[in-house]
Amino acid sequence: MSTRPKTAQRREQIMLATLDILLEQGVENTRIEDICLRAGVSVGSIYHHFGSKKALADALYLEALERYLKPLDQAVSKVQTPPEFFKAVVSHHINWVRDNRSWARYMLLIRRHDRSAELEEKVAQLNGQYLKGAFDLLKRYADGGQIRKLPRYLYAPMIMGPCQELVRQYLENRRGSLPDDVIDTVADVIWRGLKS
Amino acid sequence: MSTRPKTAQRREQIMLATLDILLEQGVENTRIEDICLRAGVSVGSIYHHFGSKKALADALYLEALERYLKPLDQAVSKVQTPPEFFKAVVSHHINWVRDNRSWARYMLLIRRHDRSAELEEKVAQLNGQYLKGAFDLLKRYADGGQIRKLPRYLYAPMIMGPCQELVRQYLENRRGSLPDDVIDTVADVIWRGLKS
DNA sequence: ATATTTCTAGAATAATATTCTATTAAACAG
DNA sequence: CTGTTTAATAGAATATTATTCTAGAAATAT
Repeated sequence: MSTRPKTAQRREQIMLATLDILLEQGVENTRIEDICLRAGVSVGSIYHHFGSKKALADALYLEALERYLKPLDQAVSKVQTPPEFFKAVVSHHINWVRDNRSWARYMLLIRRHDRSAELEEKVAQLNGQYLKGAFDLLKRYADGGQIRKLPRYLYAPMIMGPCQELVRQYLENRRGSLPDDVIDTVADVIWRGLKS
Repeated sequence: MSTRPKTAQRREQIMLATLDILLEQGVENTRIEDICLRAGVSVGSIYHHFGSKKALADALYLEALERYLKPLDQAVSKVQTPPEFFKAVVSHHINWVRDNRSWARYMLLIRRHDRSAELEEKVAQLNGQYLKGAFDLLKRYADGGQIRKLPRYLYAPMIMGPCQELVRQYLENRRGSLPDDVIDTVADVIWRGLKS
């Protein structure tokens, strides 16, 4: 990692241009040269900073993931009761997608596309780091009898699954907008499903 | 569409080999030549039948989708009550993924990867055709007060979202297996969440 | 000020998708 | 059957695109 300020700038300049153009044209239809044109940068520079087209796409994914996870962790840390917890998670998810449409669309676009082992590892690391608080809280609720006790691996699907699927529709079918009250509705359905 | 039996055979031979190798190596890392080698077929032949690498990947996706949707529609058509409905859907989803691991993995792999307009249209057509029965049933339940009345676009996320997320974990993290009772658990959580 | 490292540009190369041409096999008409 | 037409195959030729390489410019350190 360089310490030069210009370096970080250049990386960001390239990443943002790439985000834009990948969303416009799709991954397959975007050539390195297209990125150069859009970013106003030479091939050499891109390869110097990222090493390959795929590594660039990966860097973009990690950036998006961290931008999503960091505030989620914060939101969860302020929560007391289970209904508040579900509301906080759903609310963060939906609002984040609304406020970060490009990053969110990119995460969907790229999601399962040939992830390398290195990427997998970094993703797991970030998830572990930022989701620990949420899982601890769920365990406490379950132990305290406030929510149903389920196998640990079922919580994420039951809570995040609906959110994921909803924003997928929103982002893909360009449904005009998500009304604010879906947040309460979704959180409430999840809460009813999981309360003991 | 040719009427020759050999043609269908060849297409299938190419498609199955492609499915295999794409899952093994990922889309980006698989060259047309790799497919030729695996399928025992020449480049010319592949291009004759499919036209491009992307069109081949698309054909594979549509095949998978139809294999998934057809039995789902059948399962739903036999259902009476809401709890039965949720059970039928969850059960089909999870069992189908278990029994069609490769197709399921492929659907995840390729899911959002640069879908062309033509593909989108065919996907929408298939979804409409096979999911109509399920949506009609949900509407009937909602009108009859048996389940909560939600905006139509929320039903799929609340029901399929958890299933999707669960099998995604299963297929990616190669969790050993999904115990049979998760089906009942998941269906029950969904039912509790949605009952009125 | 000079040396060293990082960064940039763009041409050269390598990898890969696609097209083209010739040939072979299958369906069909008489 | 036999000639004719259409579909399918193979593999070489071409085109496209990712990646590497080389030389030099800019930034930083000594």
